[in-house]
Amino acid sequence: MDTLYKPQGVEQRWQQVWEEEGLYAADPDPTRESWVYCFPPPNVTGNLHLGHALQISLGDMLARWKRMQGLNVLVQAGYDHAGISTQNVVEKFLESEGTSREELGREAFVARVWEWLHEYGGNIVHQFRSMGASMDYRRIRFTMDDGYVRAVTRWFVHLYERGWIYRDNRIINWCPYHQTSLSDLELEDVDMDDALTTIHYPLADGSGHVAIATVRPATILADVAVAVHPEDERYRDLVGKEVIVPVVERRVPVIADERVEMGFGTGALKVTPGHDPLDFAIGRDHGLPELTVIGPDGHMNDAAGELAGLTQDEAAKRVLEWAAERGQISKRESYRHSVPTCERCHTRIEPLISLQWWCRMDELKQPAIEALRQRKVAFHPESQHRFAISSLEDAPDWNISRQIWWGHQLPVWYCPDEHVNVAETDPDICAECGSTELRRETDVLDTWFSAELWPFATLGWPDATADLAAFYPGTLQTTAREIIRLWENRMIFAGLELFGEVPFTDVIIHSTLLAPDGRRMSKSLGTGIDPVDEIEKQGADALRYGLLKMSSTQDVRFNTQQIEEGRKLANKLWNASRLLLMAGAVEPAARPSAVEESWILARIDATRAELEDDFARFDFSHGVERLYHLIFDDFCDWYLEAIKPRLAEEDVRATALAALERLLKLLHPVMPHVTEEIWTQLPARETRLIVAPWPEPVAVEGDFGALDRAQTAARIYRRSQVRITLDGDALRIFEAVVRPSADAEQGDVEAERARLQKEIDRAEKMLANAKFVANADPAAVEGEREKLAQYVAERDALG
RNA sequence: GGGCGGUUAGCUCAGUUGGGAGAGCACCAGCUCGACAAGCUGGGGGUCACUGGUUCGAGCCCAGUACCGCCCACCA
Repeated sequence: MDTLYKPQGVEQRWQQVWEEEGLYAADPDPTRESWVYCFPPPNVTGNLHLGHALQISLGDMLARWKRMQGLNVLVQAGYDHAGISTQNVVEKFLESEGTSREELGREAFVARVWEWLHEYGGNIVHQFRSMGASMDYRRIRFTMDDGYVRAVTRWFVHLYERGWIYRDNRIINWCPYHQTSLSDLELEDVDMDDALTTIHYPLADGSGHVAIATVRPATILADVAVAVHPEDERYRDLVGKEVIVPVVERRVPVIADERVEMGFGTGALKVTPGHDPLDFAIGRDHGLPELTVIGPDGHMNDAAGELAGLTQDEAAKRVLEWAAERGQISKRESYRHSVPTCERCHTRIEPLISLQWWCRMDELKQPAIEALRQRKVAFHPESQHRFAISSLEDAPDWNISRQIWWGHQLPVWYCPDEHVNVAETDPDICAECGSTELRRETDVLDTWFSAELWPFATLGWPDATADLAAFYPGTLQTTAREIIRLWENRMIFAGLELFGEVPFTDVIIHSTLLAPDGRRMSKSLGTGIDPVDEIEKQGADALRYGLLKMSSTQDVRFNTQQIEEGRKLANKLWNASRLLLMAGAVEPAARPSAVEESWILARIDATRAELEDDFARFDFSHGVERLYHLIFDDFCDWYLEAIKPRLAEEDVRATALAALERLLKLLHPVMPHVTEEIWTQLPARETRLIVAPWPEPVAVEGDFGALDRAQTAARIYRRSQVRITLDGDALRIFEAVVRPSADAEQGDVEAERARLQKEIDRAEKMLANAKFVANADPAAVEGEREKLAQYVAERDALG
């Protein structure tokens, strides 16, 4: 009879039972230590992708392990409102309905986003359930919940009162499509072909010209200087003179600044503070005017005079024609370079000067840097810890305002005289002039400004709740490398600023899963793989196993082989339990009566200790590999085969079930469903496995030398054949195997003898090496001596 | 340009203090004995990217080269 473990119905049933019985629930409990894993809140419009699945696999594995160890485990789940991203999704939806954001107006649009979310959003939490994620589903939070809005407001006001939030006209990344500013971290660089044109700027004194290379001729209209490197001898004499900007024929100075790259183009840079970040910085340092000729729509603005209203391409053409007519173009070449684009819509970013809200970072980040240096938070692996520190050190002031409609509106009000009022609740009058005509700031906050409050806003902050007392600070974070600067670092400084404590102690930076062909996984490349497909095909347990196995390196090509391996493991264990249960169920109890029974208990014990070490070091792939070999090789292939002849004995079955019970516990964090399913079928199981205690060591004593020798002998004499020919108890089998049997083939023995002789030669050579004996670790030398003795003994035993 | 990581069996990857090249899958052969749409047992298969160096000894340490990937900065 063929039997295949079918995870589909089983997994769903257990997910439901665990949740309904409240086994995922975490409530404040002063008698137990808390252990908290905040799952990064995914975009509310999203679906589960492999990165999420991987994070669940490792975070939930640790959570289940800690729960079995008796800790009060909270796995916090929820959604992020994901400002621009969500606005995008809903706008596309509106487009398909023949309407648009602009047509609806702000208020109606935001209402539609909420409607849309109620109907289509939130799918991902259902998918979390299908992975067996042991989240406390009662506590699902959304970053736009009423309570969360209060938290964001409180945080903004707090920072403002500290003097760390300010409003300033500075150059920002402007997305002409979304009509909003973006932080540097929301950009994506794309290689593009441009034309690099060299244009002559005549010297005002008529003594010649300066040649300047540009890819954006339209911005010439906003040039306010020409800059050269102070050590560039070609231009040394020109510094301090004036040149005439083409088209607008404005006289501007030649200045020296070491940020100019001597090797690029002609070595002379046209300075356009209004439309380039580097030029902006140079301009501010040299006190230059900031002219703007491009508007928020990406077209030329009124300041562009005759060119107003034109696209940049059209304007560029006109500028080049102007210069060509006067013989001021010396070179035009094609040029491939990377340009920043909006990561959401891939529109080319327009650097513009704009009045925005900023968060000052210098003081805010210092305690976080210090905490990281002291390893109050540890990033794993170590290389990412260094990265986290350096990226905090380098963090510039943060543009936190966005000109979109979906998000947390800034708690800022202006009176007709533009006095700024910042308050937690809507003010009635301007604090400065008493005006009652207040209008609220229309900008919303960067999504990450609210996300950084996640570890405590989910627990009720700003109220002093029992949850907050019990579960803050938390324990674990899992994340992808590129999120460290966006989120983890910010949660750390927010937590330190508000509580004086870091929000978690460990951050696991998980591997990046690549498509099977080694390319980055993405929907647009068609290389995306849906984890839900794998759950349906092979089961959540198999997926968890496979992903943990793949989690060891920084980048790994996703492959279904390792998931298949997990499926086989579940099936194997399922069938092993059937063997024992069909032989007759008895109360599990370790009563070893033969050496292999002591041996398997000792093996499980040893593996248990190694596993704890693996898990504690977040070495998941070795942990699951260990479990695989323990179950397949040791338990099934050796132990169960050995006791088959004695399965009629009650003690034998009781011991085997006791061993199985321990295996189930060890495997449960990795493969929760199949283990719980088998556990339930064992006699007299009153607790669920999910909350069963993690096994204590049993410290089995025994001399397992006979088994080791049997393994060696089995290599020579094909142990399965030996087993078949023998009856009686397993101990006799092993003894029999150790002795060469009559039907052993001479060739096999010779091959083994040759193998041993090679080992002996190697060991003898090393021990004859005086430098080795003198310099090597004494333990290593002694180890070699022991190995030599063992090999010699084995060779001699062959006769 | 800066940072991080990779290059080991046909494939995907292990290899934790330098001291006998490994796993899973795939492939070949035998077995099928009380669970296993399979299972068990055995087997073939590797110049550990390359070049130098340190060492009694290097997949592992050092220097460099090549290729691949990711992150960041950006030379207008």
